[in-house]
Order: sequence, then C-alpha cells, then structure tokens
Amino acid sequence: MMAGEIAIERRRQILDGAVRVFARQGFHATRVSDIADQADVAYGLVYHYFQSKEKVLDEIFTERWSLLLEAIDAARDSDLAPREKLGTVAGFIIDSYRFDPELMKVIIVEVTRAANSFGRTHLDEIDDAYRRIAEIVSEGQEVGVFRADVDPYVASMSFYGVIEQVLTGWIFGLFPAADEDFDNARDLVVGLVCRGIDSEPETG
Amino acid sequence: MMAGEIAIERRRQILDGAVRVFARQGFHATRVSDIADQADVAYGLVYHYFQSKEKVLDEIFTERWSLLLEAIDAARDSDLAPREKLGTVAGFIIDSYRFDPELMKVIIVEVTRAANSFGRTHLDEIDDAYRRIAEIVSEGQEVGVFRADVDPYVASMSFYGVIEQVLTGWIFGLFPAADEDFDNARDLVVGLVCRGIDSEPETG
Amino acid sequence: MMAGEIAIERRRQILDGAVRVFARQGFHATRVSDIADQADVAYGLVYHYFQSKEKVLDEIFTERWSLLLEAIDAARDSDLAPREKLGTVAGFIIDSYRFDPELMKVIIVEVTRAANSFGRTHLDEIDDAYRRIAEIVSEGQEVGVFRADVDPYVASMSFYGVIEQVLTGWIFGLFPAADEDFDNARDLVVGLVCRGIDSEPETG
Amino acid sequence: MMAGEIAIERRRQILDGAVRVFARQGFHATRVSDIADQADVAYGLVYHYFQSKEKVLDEIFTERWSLLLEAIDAARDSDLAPREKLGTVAGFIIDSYRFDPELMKVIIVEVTRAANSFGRTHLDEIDDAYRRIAEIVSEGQEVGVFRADVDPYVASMSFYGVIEQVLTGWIFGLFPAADEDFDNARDLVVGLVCRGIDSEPETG
DNA sequence: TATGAATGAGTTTTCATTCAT
DNA sequence: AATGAATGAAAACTCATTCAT
Repeated sequence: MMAGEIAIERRRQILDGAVRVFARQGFHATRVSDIADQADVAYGLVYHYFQSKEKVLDEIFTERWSLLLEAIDAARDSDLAPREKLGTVAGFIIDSYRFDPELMKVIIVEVTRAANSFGRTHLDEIDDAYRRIAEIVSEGQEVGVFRADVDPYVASMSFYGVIEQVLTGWIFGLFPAADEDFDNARDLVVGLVCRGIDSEPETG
Repeated sequence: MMAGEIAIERRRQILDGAVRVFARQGFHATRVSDIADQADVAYGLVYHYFQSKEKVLDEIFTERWSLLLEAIDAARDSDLAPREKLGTVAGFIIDSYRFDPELMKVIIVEVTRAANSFGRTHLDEIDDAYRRIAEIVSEGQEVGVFRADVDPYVASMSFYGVIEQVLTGWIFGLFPAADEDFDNARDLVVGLVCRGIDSEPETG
Repeated sequence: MMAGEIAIERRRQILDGAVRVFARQGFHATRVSDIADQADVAYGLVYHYFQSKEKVLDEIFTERWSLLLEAIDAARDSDLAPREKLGTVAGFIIDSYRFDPELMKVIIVEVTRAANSFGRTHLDEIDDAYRRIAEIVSEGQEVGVFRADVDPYVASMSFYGVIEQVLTGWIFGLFPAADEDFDNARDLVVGLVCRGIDSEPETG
Repeated sequence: MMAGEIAIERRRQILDGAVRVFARQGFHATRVSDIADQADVAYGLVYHYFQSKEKVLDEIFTERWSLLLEAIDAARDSDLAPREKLGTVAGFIIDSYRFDPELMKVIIVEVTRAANSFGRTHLDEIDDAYRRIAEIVSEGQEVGVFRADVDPYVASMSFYGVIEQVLTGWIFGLFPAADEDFDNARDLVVGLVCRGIDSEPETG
C-alpha cells in the first residue's frame, strides 16, 4: 500500500468519524477533538486533511448528495414510467437512510433543513435535486399520467418534502423502523404523492 | 400604565427583537447582545426576563405553537368536511407565514426542523400537532372520503411535510411569494395531498 | 412607634438576614438579593441603608468587635488576677459563639481570617484586640505570674489563635458542641495557654 | 528535552505564577488572565492544563499539604522525644513560610482558613494533619511527658492554631520577620504550647 | 421610605485554528 | 504525514449598583 492510499484511508476515517459524532451530537455541539477521538486520529490531523470543521461537513454532504443527483439522473433517463421513476428516487433515498441512517441524519438535519447555515451554503446543490425531480414530473405531465395543473417544481418539492418528513419520523423515533417499514415506505410515499389520500372516485 | 404592564411590554420587546435576529442570523449565530440591541434594551435585561438565550427561543416557539394547536383543534371540532378541515389548518399555517414570516421562519428552521437541538426539546408539542391532524384524517376515513389504506399518522406527517416544504421554498426564495401565491398555496397543498398528482382516472 | 424607629428596625432586619446568609454561603457566594430575601425586605432597600454589600459586612463586624474590645477592656481593668482576666476574655468569645454561632462564624471566616480582603480592611481593629490582650499578659509578667521571657504580644496572638482554632473546630464540625463542651472550653483554653501541655515538673 | 518535560514545565510555570498572584490579590480577586500573564503563558493554556481556576488552587494546596503530611509522619515515626517531634513539625511549617512565604500565604489564607470555600473542600486533608499531630501528643501522654488531662486532638488543634497565628502575624506584617525571628519562632511556639505562659512553679 | 426594573462592566470558560517538532 | 501543545478571540452569564416611580 502506498502513502497516497494511506492518506485516502485517513480522510475516510475522519469523514466516517465525523458522521458518527455529527449524528449523535449535532454539528454545533461537536468539537473538532470529538471528531478526532471518534476517528481515532490525532487532533491536528483533522486540520491536515480539512481546512475547517465546516469543510468536513461540506464534504460529507457533497459526497452523498452527488450520488443522489446521479440516482435522480439515472431514473429520469431510464425507460421507466414516470411514476416508477419517482419510485426509484424515493427508494434510493429511503435505502440511503436504511443502510446508513447516521449519514442521512446528518445530511438532512445539518444541511438540507438548516436554512440558516449549511442549507444556504448548499442551496444550489439542493435545488438541483428539486429541479431534476421536477423534470420527471414534467415528463409525466407531457405523457398525460400526471395532472397538468400542478407546477412541476412545486410537485417536486412536495414529493421531496414528504420523503424527508418520513425520514424525520424515523430520526425522531416517531415511526417504527423495522425492515418491513422500510420495504413499504417507498410505495407508501409514491402512492401518497401520486394518488393523494382521497378515496377513489366511484368509477363506472 | 402600571409597572406590571411595562414589564410585559419589555418581555414583548425582547421576544420581538429576538425573532428578528433569529430569523436573520439563525439562533446559533446570534449573540445575546444582538437580541438586546435589536430590542433596544440593555444587555442584562434579557437575563432579567429570561433564564438563558435558549429560554427566549423556547417561549417564542411555545407561544406560537400553542396557537397552532388551538387552530387545529378548532378545525377538527368544526362542522366542516374533513378536506375543508385540512384546508383550514393549511391556511392557518400559510397565513402565519404570510403575516409574520420572520416568526415562522424561526419556528421552522430553529425548532421543528432542528432535530438535534430544539426539535428534540419540543418533540412532544410538535408531535401533538401531528396527532391532532391525524384525527382529522381518521375522521375522513370513517366517513369514507379518505382512503382507508393509509395510516392517518403518516398521512398527517406527509401533509405537514408538504406545508413545511412550501414554506421552506418561500424562506429560501425558491418560490415566488406574491399575494396571489399565498392565496393559492392553501388549495394547492390540500389538492396535492388529497388528490395527488396523478391525472384523474377516466370516469364513466 | 416613630419613623426613625422603623428605620432602625429595618437596618437590623437587613443585618440579621445578612449574617444568616453570609454564615451559610460565605460573603462571596451571597448576592445582595439573597440578603434582601433572607431579611424579607425589598431588594433596593439594602442600598437605601447601606452603601454596598461590603459595608453590610463591615457593620456586622464592627458592631460585634467593639463589644469584644469593651469586654477585653473591662477584663483588663477589673480586679481579677491576670489568669482570670484571660479566662473572662476567652469566656466572652466562646459565649459569643455559643449564643450566636452564625454571627461569630461570619466574623471569623469572613473577616479575621480573610487576610486578603476584610481582614486587611479591619486590621487595625483586630490588632487592637491583640494589643489589649497583650496588656493583660504584660501585667501578669509584672506581678510575676507569667513568664517574663515571652513577648506579651506573641503570647496574646497565641492565646487568640488557640481560641479561634477551637471555634473553627466547632464551625467545621470537628469538635462536639454540646453544652458541656462550651462550659469546659473556657478553662481548657486558659489552662492550655497558661500551663501548656507538659506534665507538671516534680516538685519537692 | 522531550515534549513531556516541556508540558511539565508549563504546568509548573502556571502553578508558580498562580501562587504569586493568589498571594498578592487573593483567589477571588485574581482573574485567570492574571495567572496567565504572571506565568507568561497564553490565556488558554491555563485551561489546557487545568479544568478551572479552582483546580489550580486545589493542586497548589494538595502538592504542598502532602509534603506537610509526610513531614508529620516522619517526625511521628522518628526516635525523637515527643516535644522534639512537635518542634520538628513546627519547624517544617515555619521554614515552609520562611522559604516560600507566598505559597504558605495562599495555603493558609485561601484554604485552611477559608471555611466557606476551599477549607471545606479540603477538610479531610486538613483534618488528617490534625490527627497525625494528635498521635504525637498521645504518645507524649503515654510516656508521661504530656499531661493526660488534655484531649490530644484539642491539643493538636491548639498547637496548629498557634503556628498559624504566628504565620498570620507575619503575613499581616504584625510581627518582625528577620532571620532571627524565624530562628526563634520554632522554639517559641513549642515552648509556649508545652510549658504555657505561667511562670515556673517554685521548685525546691 | 420602599420597590424592583434597568444597566452594563467584568469574568470564566470554550474551542476553532495555528504551529513547532 | 502526524502530533498535540499553544493561542486568543468570542460569548454566555452574573450581579453589584443605580434609578425612576
């Protein structure tokens, strides 16, 4: 193993440690020394790899958020039906939480919902996701499966808002978080956003 | 005017000043001296009326949130149809933002979406709102206007999540916030949550 | 009862309240509001009667210490034998503690033993007591009942040091403080200072 | 020189600086910045090495007091006569003052005589000294050189009280503090405590 | 006299960041 | 790369004192 690889490993160690303490204590309440302790790394090394505590969170966020953007792109560009595309996106986010709840907690709590700090900093990236999801909605409207009288961007925001609220429920412990709950969540969210909660109009 | 009334006025002054600076800078970035300056009051007076900076925010939140809880109760106990009840609740929240955006920004950004700090502290009060809204959904299910296959609590969370996301859009400047936008928002949210974004199935 | 008398009563109330809180918490740890609360008097009234928190303690000390000076004078000028005079002084101090332990605790802990604060302020008054006691010792030397090779001032300091240490033992709870202990203390102190702890040399 | 040694040096620097400012201004009147300035060290370094200002004083006291306890033990366990043992103890304390008056001033003024703050905190350690000295007195009673009718613990307290009062005289500038005074003080104290101030009974 | 609201200087403590090794 | 000691700015909070009523 070469020196460069070790360095990469150390960065990882620090990022992973930071995720754990940020998830547990929140960004503001964690000291740089907490990150170093959790990562099992010397205090000063955090500053060797990162310019500041904020940059650590920035990287945590961007690393993950870019995967989300890719996932949305992939869904959008796929051959699936619009509703399935939304399902894919919802599934990706829900699985992200399912398999790394600490990371997603940090991203949601410390960034996307932190309008006064990191939310503002990363607003463009966050908005980017809304816009790409909106493109899926637009397509659905063009092919006639989604109503044309809803602004696609608003629909996108709402869709994302529902997903985040569900994750928030898990984060806060308001919802049960068993395997089956995760399994159902995707369809539940998509069903809710697409069909609403009204009972079906009598047909025929 | 009596001494007691002056004291009440001073509390108000401090609370109002705090809302303004919290909205502008965020809770963590505002110093107690900022509150005092904004409220045009001596530094120490903040501590005369409040035990700590946190207690100021606590009171700001609780004061407003209790109004929301009352509004939900009033809607729930009214003679309106379930969907109208949801509309009333959505309208109340949207109007709260419309007529005091700084206050609502503080409540959402610093409390309901701050899972690591005040969100946790006020979780019971927040959850209380979800539960009361869920009761409206339950009623709708009982009378058959809402689908029975959606958990009322999940539906309530989603409903609230959509509203908060819309407010977040305004807060971030992602949505236009003209009078007509506020006028439409209520029906838009309710329409979205109730009917979803699917185009109407062909009837007949 | 006239206005002047009420004023005197209020001063007393404040002084007495101050003694209780000073004894319990120490001078530094007691706030002016504690004094007011304990005295059952409005906050600002403390400042109506006293220039500052320090002046309250000054008066507490001086009021009592002047009694001690008078008692020493009375003993010194009496017809008693020198050893009896010392016994009278010791008895006065011990009884002062016996019948008002809080007051004496404050005087000792906050003034006579507080070399960096009030001890320095009241050094002349404290030293005055040492000098007057020394006069008793001098007289004893002149009439031949006390050894001439001990500096009277040093003897006086030692005598006072022993008494204060005994009071300190009570204050700290290191000594039992039953009635009989107080009864014995006077003779014990005088016996110790006069005869020492050596066993009697064999005579004859 | 290694890093560890430097760290130890810095602690020393801070402790020594603290002794000087505590002696000059008293614990309450010295700010942490005074300690840092006096120690010629950055502000934050005080907190790097000590949890709080109080812990600095705690360490100053305990470091020195443990030497005293050792000295008492050594005297008690020596082959000297009881009276000589007391002389050794008195000599140790007096020399402690003679060669480091600032340190002893801090210990006496801020700890052993501060019944409302550090005296209480360190009561066990202080009492430990009294008890060990009392063992010397007990031994003297057993071998018949000290009177049996004096409680050894009370005698110990008195002995210590006399020494402290003498040091207090020096601290306050009430006693001359030339070399000869220090030379004499030890015998003076022991003579006083052992033989008292009474003139010798006529023998023969 | 009496009240207690108002003032603001003063101090501890924290902790992100730097830097010498 | 790695370490952790050193730095010092920043902020919350306290509380003696003043003052308007």
